[in-house]
Amino acid sequence: MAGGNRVPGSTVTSKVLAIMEVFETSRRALSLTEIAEASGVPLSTTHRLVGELVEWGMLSRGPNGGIQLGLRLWAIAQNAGRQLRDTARPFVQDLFSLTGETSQLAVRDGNMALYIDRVYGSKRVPRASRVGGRLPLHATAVGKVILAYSEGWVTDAYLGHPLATVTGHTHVNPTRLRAELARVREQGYATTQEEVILGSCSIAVPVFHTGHLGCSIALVVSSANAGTMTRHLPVLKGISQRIEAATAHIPLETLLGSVTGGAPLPPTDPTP
Amino acid sequence: MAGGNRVPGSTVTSKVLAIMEVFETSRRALSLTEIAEASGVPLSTTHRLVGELVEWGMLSRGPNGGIQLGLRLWAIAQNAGRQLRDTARPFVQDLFSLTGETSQLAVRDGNMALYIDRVYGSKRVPRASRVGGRLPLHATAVGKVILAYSEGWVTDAYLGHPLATVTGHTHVNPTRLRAELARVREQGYATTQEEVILGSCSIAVPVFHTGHLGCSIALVVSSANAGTMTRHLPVLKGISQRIEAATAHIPLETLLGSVTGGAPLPPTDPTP
DNA sequence: AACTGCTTTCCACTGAGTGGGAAATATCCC
DNA sequence: GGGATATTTCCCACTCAGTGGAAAGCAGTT
Repeated sequence: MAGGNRVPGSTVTSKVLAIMEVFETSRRALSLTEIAEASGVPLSTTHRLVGELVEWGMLSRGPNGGIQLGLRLWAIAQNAGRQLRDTARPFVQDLFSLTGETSQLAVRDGNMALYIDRVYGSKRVPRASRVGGRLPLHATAVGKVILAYSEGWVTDAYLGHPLATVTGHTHVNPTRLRAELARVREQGYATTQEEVILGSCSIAVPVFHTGHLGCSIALVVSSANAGTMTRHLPVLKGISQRIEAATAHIPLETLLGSVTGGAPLPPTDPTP
Repeated sequence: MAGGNRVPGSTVTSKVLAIMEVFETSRRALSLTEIAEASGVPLSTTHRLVGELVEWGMLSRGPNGGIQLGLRLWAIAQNAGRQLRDTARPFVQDLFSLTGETSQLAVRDGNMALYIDRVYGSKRVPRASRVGGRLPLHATAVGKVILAYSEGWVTDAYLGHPLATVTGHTHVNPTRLRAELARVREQGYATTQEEVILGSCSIAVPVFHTGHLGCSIALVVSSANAGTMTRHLPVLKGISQRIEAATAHIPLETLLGSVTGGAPLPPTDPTP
């Protein structure tokens, strides 16, 4: 019936990517209709494209017809950013073994902290971050470290935008945050207390790479033990140095798949 | 000049997927020309498609112009098969903490063992598997467990095909392998001794789910300690039961993104 | 049986995709 | 520096793959 009612400017690839993009936010399996709606791709087109993606393994159909990300995608994606993950992993593991607390490693991705690795045991601590997840820089300990040690223009640009409130405890006053960042540089570590999720606190130190900030490692502890968090500082510092040594010989850009620290603050509005 | 010299039957999506497929095997960053050659997509088309994929973050350009998988892809893909990974992770971690040996969890993916998770320290053991990687079922301890406890027709189909020799120690005789699998069922565990890589041995036990095999967990130890491997059996069994308990309430198909055990042995030739 | 929500199929029209060729750019070697 | 080589980027006329509204199919629910 209707033929080329296509909207000019849209490529097939862009539609495929729009479909993939839907799964960036949504956890659970989605119906075809939901995907079509969320991606803005017409239903029949979605149907065809999803069909191809499922056949290949990029997506997969669950038992109830729901559509999820496919295992093949996952398996392939493990090759992205392997250098840093594989190199740092044993040390993050060590950090966990020595402290018994949830240990994580994050880098800056735009104006977010991207969690690259995370080692934790069965102890239940309220967890906000997950591997592959992002959180606002100013609300997390790793983020504060990243902001504190980034080049001035990055920090300035970040503080120029309004800062989102995650919990009631999030520090959102730019002036006070700037003072806090100065203190972070002085002390060499950053902390958060229930700023991203109630019940858990965090302490982070920087990991340098050829003189600049490379990434940040942190411990997450339950609020009950927040008072004694700083006793882990020597271990954190030690592990940080071990990671520095292990990554020193690797060119910065090769560590991750992409130049994570590249784009300072993408034009997208940072405030939710 | 030349216009629609397109080969019929090829969709844009299939080309995009062909490009992604290239990165399934290759570790290092690739040049545009290499991608075009490996994927069979004409150079100029590759150029355009890769451009779009890079812009979105599916791929990324390294400092030397080399093209790799992008971090955004990695981050999104972390949502695939989360249920099993997230549920089992603390237990695999426990397994490592209790034994000090590399601990892994694998499922069957077609005729391969797909490694879902892996916890290890700084101790250096020759490693063949990696998270997201696949190895032949008959050469690995997890694979033998999977074969031993799978439904008969799966095992039969697998043994019907010629078995690849990975190292000189790989057991490739179907009759003897069948006997070995019977022994695995009897004893409740499987071992390999340098069958997949020299210098490392492995011991695995099954993890059941609603009466059937769900996945398999294993320890990898250096060949020097192979003799005393079985002393870890009680821990392995214990952790296995903990994982069983933790996953029991989750529908099997939901555990992973895709119905991993679904396709028995895809038509593809299993022998390299 | 009628209603609701979602998936799948159909099909005529057309502009997005195509890919060989060539120009621009980077890399290497003498 | 200069000439040969490899790689990336741009160009553009041709046409078929892609399109998407409409309608049929299917499974629950009332």
